[in-house]
Amino acid sequence: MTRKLTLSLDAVIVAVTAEQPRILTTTRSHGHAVPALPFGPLDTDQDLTLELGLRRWVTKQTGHDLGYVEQLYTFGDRDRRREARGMRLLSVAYLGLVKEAQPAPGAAWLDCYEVLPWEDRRSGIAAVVINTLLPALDRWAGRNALRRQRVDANFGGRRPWDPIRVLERYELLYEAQLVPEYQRDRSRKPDPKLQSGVELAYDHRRIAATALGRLRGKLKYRPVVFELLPETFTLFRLQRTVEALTGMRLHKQNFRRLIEHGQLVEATGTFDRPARGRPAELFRFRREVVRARVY
Amino acid sequence: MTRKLTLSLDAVIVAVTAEQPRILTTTRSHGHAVPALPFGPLDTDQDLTLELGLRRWVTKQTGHDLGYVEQLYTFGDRDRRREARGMRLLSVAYLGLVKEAQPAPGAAWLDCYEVLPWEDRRSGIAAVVINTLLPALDRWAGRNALRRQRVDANFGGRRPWDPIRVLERYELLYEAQLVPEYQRDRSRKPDPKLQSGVELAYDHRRIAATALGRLRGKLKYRPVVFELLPETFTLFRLQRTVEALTGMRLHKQNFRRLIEHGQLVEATGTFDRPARGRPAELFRFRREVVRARVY
DNA sequence: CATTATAATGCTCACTTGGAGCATAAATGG
DNA sequence: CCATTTATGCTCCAAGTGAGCATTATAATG
Repeated sequence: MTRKLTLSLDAVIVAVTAEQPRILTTTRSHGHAVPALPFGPLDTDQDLTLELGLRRWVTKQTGHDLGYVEQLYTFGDRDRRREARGMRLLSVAYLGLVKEAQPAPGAAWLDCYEVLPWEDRRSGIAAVVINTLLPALDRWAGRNALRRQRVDANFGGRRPWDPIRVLERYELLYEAQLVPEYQRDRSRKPDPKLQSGVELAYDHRRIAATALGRLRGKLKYRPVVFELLPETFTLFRLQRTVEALTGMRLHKQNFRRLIEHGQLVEATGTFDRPARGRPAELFRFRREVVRARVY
Repeated sequence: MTRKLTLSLDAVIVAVTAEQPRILTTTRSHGHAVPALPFGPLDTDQDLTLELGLRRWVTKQTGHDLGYVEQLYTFGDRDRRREARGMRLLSVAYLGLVKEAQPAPGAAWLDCYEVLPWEDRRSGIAAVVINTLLPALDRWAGRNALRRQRVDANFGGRRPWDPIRVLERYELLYEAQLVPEYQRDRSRKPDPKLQSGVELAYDHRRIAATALGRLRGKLKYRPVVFELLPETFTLFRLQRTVEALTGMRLHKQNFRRLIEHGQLVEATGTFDRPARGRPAELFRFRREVVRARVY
């Protein structure tokens, strides 16, 4: 007899507040101490498409209306932890972007870089990388040339840091047993000294890594940042938002050059009211231009 | 009562023979006259992962061992055509690359550019585009500025041809009712004068378009071409294979420059035996280099 | 009113990348 | 030797990218 198939739609809902990318997590609806990504079922009768199903339950459960939505990946590994007997669970993960980080009942915004601390390089390489991860990776690699190269390609200083490779870095840390998930997946106790970053339930940290990597990749060739910003914004805020997502600082003048060249924004004539300093002009995203260009 | 969920693993299996990219299709196992992509079920008891499930039934049904495999997309729209009453069908589509286009029992290799003729620009813009598609798209756009821009961005000469946007182009043609699927999805008769390209069953042409776009994108930053080539090959054959996939001609000297710079191949010292002309040296893919770099 | 913090802006420079062209060498069959 | 085919070497140009220097604009603060 074959197991019954069940489907869950997992959502990585991202917002950027106070120059920090955040993801929506929930601590309800499952018996674990660690936070989990929100997920919901597909209504096989009502939901015409998977995306509509996702939008439906996200709106219902969190009160957020998703703007940009993108399918990430479908996870279907047989997995004792989440599956009941006689059941096979399939998760279709989605990335969703929302404009504001309003609090949601039963849910909480969690800083991306608490989950994946090694991904934030805006103020240099994080302390945890230098003090904990790099030495541990070095020990793990030992004399194994292949391992050394992998560490070097993902975390090393030889090749330039690639913000896209979020998932590769997470998987390397997983293999090197530097995230508690490795031991948890094997029903063992993790070494508390070596673990870094906030743990998520199930394989949700992996999904979050997939999401961040995809989002960083998209930024380069599709104007998705604007989904995370209010109607009007200063160019500097735009830059800070991009920096928050890529985890890297950008050269201001070059960023402006890029924006002007792309012709994606237009000045509104109104100005910001900062606490001090020169007021910055507010800009608006020219949605019409993109519609014609992208579709 | 909710519908029962069923899962099918759809495979776009690509090979390149005689400088033509081909996909594996089958005419068995469904009652339609048009060819379909091969698909198989997930064994919810045995298959540990979706990818292993795919590899299992592809090997069993077609005799091909898949080399490179990549998940493409999960399709879950409610769809009367493929679904029986009380059932909801989910398709997880995969891209698989194989080295040789050996004949398989019950299956046939179909030229990619018979399915998506507008995607081959190796000998200039295809006749069907100039004679049929562009005039029809022009009529469809009419005075609608948004439509005009979309046509221009995808097929027009203003912006340079982007080989990646296979799916966008297919979807534009679908909306413009220039592929028979549009009418078929609405149980109407298509206009035979306007249709171009070989039709596939269900939404399989859309899946094929997704696959080709993804493959073209991957080519640029991952050495996946080698999965389609024999153990040793001439640099010119390598170039021809890339050209076949991207649908564009490449500058020979620049291509060599790129290959040498990447250090992905090494000379074997043996040479090709061509019918006439200077023999070309055979090269080998340096798999070790990539392993360390990519993972 | 000068100072200071903040942001916007103009400009240069070096370097890399990618596209395109010109020319030549090598090898082989006829 | 010639035609054919492939391999190679080299140059040029345009566009893009990363980084730095200097200056101006604006408003709050003392």
